[in-house]
Amino acid sequence: MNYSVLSQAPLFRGFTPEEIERFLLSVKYHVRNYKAGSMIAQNGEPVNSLMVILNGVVKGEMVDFAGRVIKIEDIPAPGALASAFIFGNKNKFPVNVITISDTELLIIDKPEFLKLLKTEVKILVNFLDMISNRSQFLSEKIKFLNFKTIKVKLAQYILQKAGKDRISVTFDMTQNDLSDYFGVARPSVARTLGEMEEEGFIIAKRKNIKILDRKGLSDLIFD
Amino acid sequence: MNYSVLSQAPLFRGFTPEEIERFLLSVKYHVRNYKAGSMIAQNGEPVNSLMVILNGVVKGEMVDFAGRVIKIEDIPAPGALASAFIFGNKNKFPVNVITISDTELLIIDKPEFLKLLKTEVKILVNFLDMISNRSQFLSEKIKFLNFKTIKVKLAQYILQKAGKDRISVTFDMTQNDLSDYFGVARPSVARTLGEMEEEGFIIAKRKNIKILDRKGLSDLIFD
DNA sequence: ACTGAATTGTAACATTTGTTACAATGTGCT
DNA sequence: AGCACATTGTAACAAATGTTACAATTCAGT
Repeated sequence: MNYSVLSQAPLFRGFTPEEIERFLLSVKYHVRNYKAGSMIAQNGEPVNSLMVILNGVVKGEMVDFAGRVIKIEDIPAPGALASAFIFGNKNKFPVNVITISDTELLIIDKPEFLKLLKTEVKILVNFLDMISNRSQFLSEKIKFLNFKTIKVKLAQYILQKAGKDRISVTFDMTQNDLSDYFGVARPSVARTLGEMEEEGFIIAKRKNIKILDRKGLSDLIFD
Repeated sequence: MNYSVLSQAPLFRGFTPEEIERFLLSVKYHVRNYKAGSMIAQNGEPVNSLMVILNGVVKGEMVDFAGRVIKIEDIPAPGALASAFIFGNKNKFPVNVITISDTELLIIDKPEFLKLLKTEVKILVNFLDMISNRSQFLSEKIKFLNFKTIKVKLAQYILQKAGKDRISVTFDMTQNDLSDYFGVARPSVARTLGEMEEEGFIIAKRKNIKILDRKGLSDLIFD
């Protein structure tokens, strides 16, 4: 077990690998391995353990009734899975969880995890922070998904990626992934990028975006 | 102070009014009153206290850059405000919070609240449940907002309101509120209800919906 | 019952996005 | 270099939703 990885995990923030090792001696847990592309959990399955990614990257995606997919997020090690669904009333996965790369999970069943929370206040506070952050992420996501045309989503995405200074941006997703992320159709992304280029806001060459009119872009968002 | 109201609050679930009174003696708090329609907090304002509604109803709504509004939810007493934003990294209101009726709030500042959480494990677990439920609500909301046409949203809304048996449903919102809730335009709601009537799924007379074809409605959702 | 305001129904038209299909370009491998 | 495959660009058309405007109906208060 790699305790130094765990000391980077939000749940164990502020603890040394030695302390974490001690914690894990006092609770039952197990470790499980998944190949890239396998499904760790399906939408609706019960959540009855804490799962921390020791190694690898997973993604969460929603599937609607017509089979369309929206990627919600990627979670790399040492993040936790479905931490906001261990407590509360509906202990079910809200998404499909699929490994992107080969993945190793630390699994602590709920009763054991509760013991840990009771004995270590600092872990409890860390956990509070984690699920609060989760809500905050979702809240942000709702804002992103709900409002706004594709053009505005792209403008926001580009500006956010560009930060204060950068004049050019490289997408780290394909248009296909982007369209999943936005919950729109792939050609719509391409078309919209084309329009934004025509309108002089950017120059778009595949994944490379050069920002020509930063003010114009933010006006798109704020009008 | 009405301790029996507080004993209904999720945070104090499982405690008697007497116990709650004792807790509140040990922390600093204050109570504040708002008239109906006043804004308790604005999107982006810092969250630095726990706020429990003692009396009244508030709503949270998001405003996009074009000024359009989406109602996120109503919170009646004895719910809590922004509980998922007390901890975590971004302690800011994600929505505007506006009173629907005259409202009375119990306010406990964060450091005092932390003391309370540390001393009473049961309150802490209650709080964990609350913010977990919050995530779960948002997760559901995302599913609702993100996928689906207006017709499917309405079908889902109607069926959910109808439960297992009811053959007729009465909306408790105006079409205008509904359109806010769905994040769509009001005439689109009316049009879609009209279409659903034409297609024989329902009979819609203003707020009164009679379900004619339950299976058809759920097929809409699940196709 | 009357009146003004709110709610609902409806229509015409504009805009956005989806769908499908295919061509063009890039990428990785041998 | 050449080939298979993924990615991107684009176009034509369909579907969904928005926008605006106005009429019909209901509601609340007098």
